[in-house]
Amino acid sequence: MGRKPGCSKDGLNKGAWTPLEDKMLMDYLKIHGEGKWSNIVRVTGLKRCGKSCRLRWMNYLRPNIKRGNFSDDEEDLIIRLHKLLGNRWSLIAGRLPGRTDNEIKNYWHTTIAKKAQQRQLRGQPRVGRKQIASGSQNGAASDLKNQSTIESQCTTGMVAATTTLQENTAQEHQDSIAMPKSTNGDLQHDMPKTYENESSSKGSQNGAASNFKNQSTIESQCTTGVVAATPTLQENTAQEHQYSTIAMAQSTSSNLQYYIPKTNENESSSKGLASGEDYNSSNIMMDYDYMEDFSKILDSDFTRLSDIHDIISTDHRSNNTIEVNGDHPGVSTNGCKSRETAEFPGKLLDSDHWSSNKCILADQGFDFMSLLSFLDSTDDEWTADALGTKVL
DNA sequence: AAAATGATCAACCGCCCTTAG
DNA sequence: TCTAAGGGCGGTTGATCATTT
Repeated sequence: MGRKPGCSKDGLNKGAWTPLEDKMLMDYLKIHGEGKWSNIVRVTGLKRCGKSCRLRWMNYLRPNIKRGNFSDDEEDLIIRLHKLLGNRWSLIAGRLPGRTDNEIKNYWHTTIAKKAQQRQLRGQPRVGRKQIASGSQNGAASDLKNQSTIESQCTTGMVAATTTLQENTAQEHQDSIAMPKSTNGDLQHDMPKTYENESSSKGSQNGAASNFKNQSTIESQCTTGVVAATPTLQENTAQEHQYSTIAMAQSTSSNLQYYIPKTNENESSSKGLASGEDYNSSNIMMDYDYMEDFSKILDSDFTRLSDIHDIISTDHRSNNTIEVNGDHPGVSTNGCKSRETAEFPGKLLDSDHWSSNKCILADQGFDFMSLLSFLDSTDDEWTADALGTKVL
């Protein structure tokens, strides 16, 4: 299959964008919206290939793009998500409102990797935390893999996403969140740094960066095998919640749980908290070793996670279930009964396996599905699910 | 003050997947 | 079923700015 080179047409501009080019692109997008990037050249006469236009839009011209330094919370989230997802920058970016994959990628390769390297050279792992020898499960080559100093501690497989939104005004939160996709394009935006706002483009946290008050963390606790999403949403209005990126359902399902296969009970139980260490959920991160299988799951195509459900169901049928919070029902594989009422969203019903039986345990597959949607969905999809605005 | 070096990040490259004809 | 085009993504480059010597 032949493939046309992306942007090799003669006569097309390359390099930094000019204000005029940006204006032409935005004028086009105001009218036509995103997509059909290759039409831009034809319609506007802009001498840029479609790919270049898309990149410019996605990384700089889009509304709500956050500029300025990464906060500690953001950095922490990047590290944790990278541990889970590897170099899947677009996925990681999807969990950081206003940040682009390119920006996160650059940040990783510069700041975080540098810190990791320095820490490794010093040979000083952070107190109370286990240094991880290998980073990403991603097959993609990365010399950062073995430099990862992402802390690891626990032993369980419990991943909790805790969002604490405190004392944010509605406007603050609005600024700090990913807004729903706009089709017609409200193209108000911070000017790109390339040619404007130079004075504020470096160093200081201009604009929305300081508004990142969602102290979103993905925390991990040990020993069970439950992935829990526990939101702490304080003093926020419903409107704020609506766009909260990582915030999980607040009231309807306050403790979402995701069952994951337990590979080796002894192994799992042997990785408890180090003696004498405080158990502080805010300080505990995911156990990378234990999470190996889980990371493989995340490294795979999310739509093929029915395999995982097979494992889970098998465990239940054999009474060898990962049981968390003590309450799990028996499993019937014949249709939907009692608690087996949840359905996967249609996008995960591709496989024959699921199409034959859309019923899953309400407190298993659904919750596991919630993790998938957390990692794979757009912000508005996820928050809609979490808020119960979509029937599941 | 100038050169060398380092850091940052916007943009490009090339591969892959999906979709339409 | 095949092919070409569109679009998305991760890796890499190179220009620019900051810092050090």
